[in-house]
Amino acid sequence: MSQGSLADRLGRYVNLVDSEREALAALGESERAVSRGAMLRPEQAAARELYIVRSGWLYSSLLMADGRRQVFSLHLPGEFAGSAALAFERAPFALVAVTDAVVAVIDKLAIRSLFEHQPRLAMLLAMLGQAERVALYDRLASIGRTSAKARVAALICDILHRLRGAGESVKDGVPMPLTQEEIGDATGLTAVHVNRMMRRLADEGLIARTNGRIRILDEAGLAAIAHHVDRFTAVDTSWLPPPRK
Amino acid sequence: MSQGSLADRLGRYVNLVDSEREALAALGESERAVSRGAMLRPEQAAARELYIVRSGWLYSSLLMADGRRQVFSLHLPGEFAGSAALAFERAPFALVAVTDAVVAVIDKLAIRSLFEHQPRLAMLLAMLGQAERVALYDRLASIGRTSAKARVAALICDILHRLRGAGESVKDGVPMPLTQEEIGDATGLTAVHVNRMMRRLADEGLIARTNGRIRILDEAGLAAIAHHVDRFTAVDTSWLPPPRK
DNA sequence: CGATTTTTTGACAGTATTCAACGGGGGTGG
DNA sequence: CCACCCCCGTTGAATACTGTCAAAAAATCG
Repeated sequence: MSQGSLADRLGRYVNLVDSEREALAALGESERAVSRGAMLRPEQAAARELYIVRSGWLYSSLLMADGRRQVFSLHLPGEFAGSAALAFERAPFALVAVTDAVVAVIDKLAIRSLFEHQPRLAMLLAMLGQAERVALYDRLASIGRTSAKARVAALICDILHRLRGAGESVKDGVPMPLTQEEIGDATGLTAVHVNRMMRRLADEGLIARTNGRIRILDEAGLAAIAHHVDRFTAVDTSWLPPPRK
Repeated sequence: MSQGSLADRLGRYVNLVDSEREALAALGESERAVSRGAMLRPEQAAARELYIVRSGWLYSSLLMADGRRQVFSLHLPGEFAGSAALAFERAPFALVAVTDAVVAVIDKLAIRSLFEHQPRLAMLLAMLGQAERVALYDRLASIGRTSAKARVAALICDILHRLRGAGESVKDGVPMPLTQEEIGDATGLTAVHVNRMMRRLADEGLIARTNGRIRILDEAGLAAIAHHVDRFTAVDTSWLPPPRK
């Protein structure tokens, strides 16, 4: 079982039985490297596969007709990317590498075989998809209903929680490889205004910025400004069907 | 097969075989009526079931700490509502009836049995979940990256397309049971500003408003203002596994 | 080290919100 | 049946917030 495989990803939520491990091992994942700024998959590209991030960061985004761009979600190490491929023939958005990155490539047909032979894993996959949707709801509420300062704070809080949840040390802050322009695309702001808001968060003693990292000086204060709701996001795996032997 | 059942919903995408029909019929859906303004399921309520709208409109929303509200999605007749229940023990948002409504109630355990015995239907369900996620992406881009006028126009376009897709006649316009305050909650605007934008759309000859309905006078113009992308949203059912007999 | 990108700052314009007031319509209770 | 009231829609004026434009400093890349 290689690091950052589908087995890893699913094994984080349930204890896999041998037959499930074998089924996952048989899927034949491959690996692909993407360099910073490159597109792993452009919008409208054929969507025959989905990905799990092994290292580096990616984001999914859409370029609008007037040249504006919206970044939908960040994909940090250990997370899925491009799972909308499951439903569509062509990718509805682009996948771009924030930093040099490596992803595990999973063929859609492999997912189909999981649905056919491993109902427990298939259902877990469906659940994770729903969980991602709920995360989007929080983004929507942040962008639709809070101030610029709150949105920037919320993005930082989100990254902090996800890295911590993945077991990464955030003692000396979180990395911030996104440019302020990209942060703007993710929060629905202009790069200039992102700059002002970050400066203000720093002036108010909530964060400190040092070459490519953000140290969180007052996590509670930052969460309050962000209107961050620490919803109980753990997916409920208690009622999954039994594993198939 | 009652109107607006799960079999109806799934049958819109694939031709169900007999065994699948039987399996769906055995799920034992019940029905529930909700009156205008009532909550079908409050935030944090136990999430043991999901719904299909039979008649009327619902929306899912979240109330923030400062009293502001964000409406995430409308649920029109024939659509799912509350499917996030699949992943969580408690509802991450509230389900509220816009008009008097009737929903089909589907127990989560029924969904589990689909995953165990009807892999094709389970996978279709997962696909529909992904499709809803992509619809959210478009909402996010609209709210994050377009003007107030565009957002209101986009909401109207969205409703128009969905009703038309459901086979409803939109010749003399679409119903608009949402208050301007609710439209604001859905678009991230204040009720006052929604009013101004609707007035402007009317003044510019794009729409006409008559007691509870909106007639679309210039659909192409409205779509242009909304930055509406008529993405090819049809889910790709071509590679689903074969039905289980 | 030179070129390019990113960050930073200021001044100004434009957009959306807030506050306030008024009219209309539908439902409720007398 | 009518009066009342509350909610909703509408409008104006003042304010606050965010975007735009421009330019320079700092950082990064090759």
